[in-house]
Amino acid sequence: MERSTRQRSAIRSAIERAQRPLSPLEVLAAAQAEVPALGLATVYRNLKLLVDAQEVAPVTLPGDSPRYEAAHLKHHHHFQCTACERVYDVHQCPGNLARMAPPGFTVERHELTLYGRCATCLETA
Amino acid sequence: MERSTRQRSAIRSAIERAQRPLSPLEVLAAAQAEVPALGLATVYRNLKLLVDAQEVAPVTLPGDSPRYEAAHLKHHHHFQCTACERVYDVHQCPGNLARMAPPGFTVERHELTLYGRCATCLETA
DNA sequence: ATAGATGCAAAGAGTTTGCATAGGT
DNA sequence: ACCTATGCAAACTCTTTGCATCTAT
Repeated sequence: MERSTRQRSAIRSAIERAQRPLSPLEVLAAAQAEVPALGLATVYRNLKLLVDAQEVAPVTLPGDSPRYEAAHLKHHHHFQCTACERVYDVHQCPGNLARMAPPGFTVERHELTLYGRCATCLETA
Repeated sequence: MERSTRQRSAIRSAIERAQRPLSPLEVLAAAQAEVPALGLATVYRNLKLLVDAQEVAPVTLPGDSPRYEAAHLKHHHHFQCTACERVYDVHQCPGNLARMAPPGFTVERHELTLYGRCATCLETA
């Protein structure tokens, strides 16, 4: 990642602006507002570079392909709407999960995903 | 799912026998011991039917495609060892997670995965 | 001028579907 | 005999890669 290109800036700022993790296609759509000719392969290549550079963090939800968000956010979890499939950040954390592990195990980190309906989908229904 | 076929029995019993969740390819390999000509498409079709019939439950770990296990196990979570990658069941649950969702959202279910070192790997180290 | 970055299209990997046929009832 | 379930292959989706071209340095 040696050069500063219009495409890379557009991808970076699309992720920065988003209030939630974006899928590669969502990144493409958002960044094309700035660079219409942007290709999906470029999005994938830059996501990989930005993750390696720790500017962007991959969000891996159970059974779903990765989404991407800014890496500077502190510890949080995710909520996925079962209707529209969008993913939202959840800033609370149940904490103290270490004691849930079987005896003799140590817990380093955890992932929690809530599933349900988001406010938008509940209003529409 | 109206008929009882050799293929379906082989798939069902492969999952019943396994001590861990199996990927579609692992199901295929295990069931081909019984029905060598079994095709992967039949595995996918039957996994879908068995999940719908609640005989089999999909196990979705973050960043991994679904695996399948017998459905008779009750609500539980998973612990994945970061050293040996094995997955263990965790029978406790933090509960009361609904209040973590943003206002106006409803929570239907949740998935929790703990990551750390299992007792076996800690002893070896 | 050089070589990294891009866009397109083709190639892979995993999953689903169309269709003719086998086989459970 | 009927019609579900199967096997094969093609189609589909998502992601990666090859290659010619563009462009930041």
